[in-house]
Amino acid sequence: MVGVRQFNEDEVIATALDVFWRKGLHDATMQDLAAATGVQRGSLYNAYGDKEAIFLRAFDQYTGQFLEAAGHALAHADTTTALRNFFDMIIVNMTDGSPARGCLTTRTALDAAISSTEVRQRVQDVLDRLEQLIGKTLSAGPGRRRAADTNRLARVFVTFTRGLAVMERAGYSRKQLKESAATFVDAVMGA
Amino acid sequence: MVGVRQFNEDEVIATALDVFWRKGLHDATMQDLAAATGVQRGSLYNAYGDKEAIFLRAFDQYTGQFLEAAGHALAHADTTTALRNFFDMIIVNMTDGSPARGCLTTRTALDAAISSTEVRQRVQDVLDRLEQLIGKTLSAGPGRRRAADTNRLARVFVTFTRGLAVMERAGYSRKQLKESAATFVDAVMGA
DNA sequence: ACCATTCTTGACATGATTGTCAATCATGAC
DNA sequence: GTCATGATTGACAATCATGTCAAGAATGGT
Repeated sequence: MVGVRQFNEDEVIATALDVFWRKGLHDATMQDLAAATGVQRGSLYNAYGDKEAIFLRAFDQYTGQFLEAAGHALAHADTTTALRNFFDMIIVNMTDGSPARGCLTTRTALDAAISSTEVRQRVQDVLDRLEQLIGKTLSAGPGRRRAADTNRLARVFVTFTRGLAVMERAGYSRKQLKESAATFVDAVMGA
Repeated sequence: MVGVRQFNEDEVIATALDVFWRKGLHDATMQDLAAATGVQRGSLYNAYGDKEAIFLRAFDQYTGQFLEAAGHALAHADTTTALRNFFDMIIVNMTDGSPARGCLTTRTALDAAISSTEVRQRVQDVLDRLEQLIGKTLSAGPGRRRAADTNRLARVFVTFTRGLAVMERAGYSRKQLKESAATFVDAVMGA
């Protein structure tokens, strides 16, 4: 190598993720990314092409972390406990920081200005994979459910997590979100 | 009156609502509003002050329609039927148009760039009132629930409607959303 | 008819953001 | 040490959006 990149790519992407998480793909500017990473705008363009390319990398990092944490939380023998762990995890995830950063996936899904197929695809991928994780947990439980019913129920759980993300944005506190999640789990799994 | 306004305010607000619904508060520009309404940008500024003022009027019109439709759908003797009607209504509401417009309340809640207290307050108001409507329906049913439990459950329903709105944005079809809603109602109310 | 009032219109100033580019700089290979 | 390579930098052009304003137009009251 001759012309050597002056910055650590992983660090830059991690920092970019933080910026995107706080501001969203649309509202985060290259200026913001440059300021946060300490890398000049021009260098970012040179290294990645455009903002969306940076976002895709950051988002991949995010979903990797998120799905791993989800899998971890769901890894409990008792299905109901697993689900409670899971909801605890995602609620902490979205109410963390000050001000809270919310859920990046949900924010991205709602960003109307994003027509990019790539981005949309990634959002669908996360939701899909999350549905599969939850489905696995549900079917591992005391099973008197048909496979199709399990799948449908898994999607209901995913949908509810999205609802929590919106409620967080609307101003509900971590405590309120946890209460709703608990009520939901009890109602669905049978209190 | 001497200098007479050249446009019908109700029509302008209705058209503005359509624009905001399709593009969101942030992405809809005064240019868009001017083009859609046929009223010059300058006239809009003169009449309303700024974009947010127009949005607030349009949003009030929207929530009025929405809550009325919700109340109507929920007005059924059988609680489960009422809830199914309600979900049918909101799903049609958010998947209507081509491309579908989604849920304006949810989009607005997620719009990070909006720090305006006024707008945030309206979003909370809609969700609050919706929660009350659903709470009334739940408590009207065969009641062996404590009031606190009813309130909690009503919020779970509201949260789920928000989840549906996100799923719609993520690309799920009307049919898929209806299936999820049906599964949800069955699971919570006891299939 | 006249006039005061208010709306309308197009132009303007401003600021933000994107993306490009040529000049410069640093470095590792030889 | 020289040099080719590729990163860095700051400037630049092009859009796009907001909000303001002065001049012009239309109208109802007198």
